[in-house]
Amino acid sequence: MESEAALVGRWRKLLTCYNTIACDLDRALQDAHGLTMSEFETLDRLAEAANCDKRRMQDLASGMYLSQSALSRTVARLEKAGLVHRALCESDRRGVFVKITEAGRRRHTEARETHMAILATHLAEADASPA
Amino acid sequence: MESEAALVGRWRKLLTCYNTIACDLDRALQDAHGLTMSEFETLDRLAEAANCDKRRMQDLASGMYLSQSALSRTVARLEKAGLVHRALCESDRRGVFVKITEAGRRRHTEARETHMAILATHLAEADASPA
DNA sequence: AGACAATCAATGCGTGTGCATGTAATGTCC
DNA sequence: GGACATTACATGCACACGCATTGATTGTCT
Repeated sequence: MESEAALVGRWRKLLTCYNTIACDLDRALQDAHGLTMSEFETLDRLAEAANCDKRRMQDLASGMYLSQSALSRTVARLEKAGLVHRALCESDRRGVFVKITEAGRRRHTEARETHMAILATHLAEADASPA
Repeated sequence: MESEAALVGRWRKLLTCYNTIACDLDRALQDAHGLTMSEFETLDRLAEAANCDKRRMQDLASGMYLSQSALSRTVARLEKAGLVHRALCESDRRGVFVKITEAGRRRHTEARETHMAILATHLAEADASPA
C-alpha cells in the first residue's frame, strides 16, 4: 500500500515533467520547422509504417494519444501543408488512407533532429523506468 | 549512451501515460465536481499552504506547470465560482493574494476523493521511479 | 429487398492554453 | 525629481483540443 502523499507526489512530478518537455518540444518544433507536437508525432508514425497499407485514420488513432477529431484535424493541417496525402479506401469507402509525401518525409527527417535533441536534454538517463 | 529508439519509446510512453490519466482525471473532476484539472491543482496548492501568506499568484505559478496567463485565468474562474478570494497586497500593490474560501475548501475536500481514486487506478504500484 | 444498428471520418461548438501586449506599481540611476 | 528599466498581473488573440453530432457507408436481421 502506498501513502496518498506519495501518490500525489508521483502525479505532480509526472505533471511537471510532461508539461516541461511538451512545452519545450512544441516550441522548438514550431520555431524550427513550423510543426505542432501532434503534427510531428503523426508524421513520425506515418514515416515508420511507410510500407503498411492499412486503413490509416483508424490505425493512427489507436496507439496515439489524440482523440479522433483532433487527429482528423491534424491530418487536415498536414495535408494543407502538403506533407501528407489523403486517399479513399476502395474496399471500405468510409475509411481514409493517409500517406506521407516526399515533402513530408523531408520535413520529418529535419524535425527529427530537433525532436531527438530536446528529448535527450530532458529525458537524460535518469528515470529509465522498466516495462 | 542510450539508443534513439529507446529514448523515443520512453517519450511515447510518457505521452500516452500522461494523456490517459489527465483525460480521465479532467473528465471525472468535471463531471463530479465541475472542476478543471488545473482548477483542482490550484485549489490543492492553496489548501496546502493555507496558513502561509506570501504573494500568492507568483508563488503559485512557480512549482506549477501553468503559464502565468493560464494561472491568472484559472484563479479568475475559481473566484467567479466563489471558491477563492483575491485580495490586494499592501506592501506591493502590484501583487495579489489568493486565499481559498470555505466553499473552496469544501469543494476541494470532496474532489480530493475523486482525484485520489483516479490516481490510484492509473498510477498503480508500477513505475515507482526513484527520486 | 427493407429497416435498423454500427462504424468511419468530418465538423460545429465551447473552452483552456500560450504568446504577446497592456496597465499599473516599484526600483534604479542621473 | 524625472526618465527608464523591471516586475506583477490582466487581457486580446489565435489555436489545438474534446465532446457531441452529422453524413456517408457498411453490416445484420427478418
